[in-house]
Amino acid sequence: MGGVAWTEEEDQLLKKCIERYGEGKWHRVPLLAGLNRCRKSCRLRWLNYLRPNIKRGSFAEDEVQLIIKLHKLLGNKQVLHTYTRVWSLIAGRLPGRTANDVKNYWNCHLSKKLSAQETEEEYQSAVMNVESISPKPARSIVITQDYHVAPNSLPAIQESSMSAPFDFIGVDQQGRELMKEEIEIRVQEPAGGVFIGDLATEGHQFGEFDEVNVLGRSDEGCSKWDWDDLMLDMDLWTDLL
DNA sequence: AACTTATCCAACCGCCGCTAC
DNA sequence: AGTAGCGGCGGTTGGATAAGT
Repeated sequence: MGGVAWTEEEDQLLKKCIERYGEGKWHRVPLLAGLNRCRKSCRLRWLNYLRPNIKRGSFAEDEVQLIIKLHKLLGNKQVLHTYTRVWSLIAGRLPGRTANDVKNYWNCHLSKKLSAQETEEEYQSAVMNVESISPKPARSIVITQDYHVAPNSLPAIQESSMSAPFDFIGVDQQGRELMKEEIEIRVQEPAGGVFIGDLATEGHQFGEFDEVNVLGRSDEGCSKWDWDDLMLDMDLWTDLL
């Protein structure tokens, strides 16, 4: 294992401690339970292994599909600014599954599978491009670096003769097309928050449904992560998928 | 049967945001 | 305003086990 494995005796001590004192106050758990483990180990052991109703075994097909969809939605860390909880959010949609389970499954199975798929698609796409090369270079777009200085202004877009065109993945409020790189940068702007990755491609703007709840904070100072509201938003998101 | 390689997953680590003081 | 302590997270590690040779 990655560290010292928990014994059956330790599990029982931890379980009894949690049943008696409840979850939380993890810094006191090692003392109360009489365990020679740190607070983090105790918490992790409980959440990932000892907690009731934890589902074991392989993931069902519908679970896998949901993981893929939600990861596509949330996978870009910049989408939720710095307050990202991708795996726990996904796990929250999968009853009985822990964030660690989902993360491990993604790392072991899906990331390789999907990257292989993407590589294959890119290869096929490249073959198609080569086969359809015209004598005249394709027109494409170059973004200048201006937007780093002026976050709310649109970058200057120039035509160029580069042979590898960018793909547009969204449009802004004025209906102007945006490229992936630009969207990521604009999402990073604290007050900007105009677009949210893939949602932009679905035609939804970040502010259309409560930006405060999704980000977990606002300019007015929402300082507490409101889980219930987030789950409500997740329901809305799921409906969009 | 013995050895090597690949896969799985529990556990650890470092970092971050929040809260209380 | 600064800071220490805490809970919580994602990324990574490495031992156990399965599969392959």
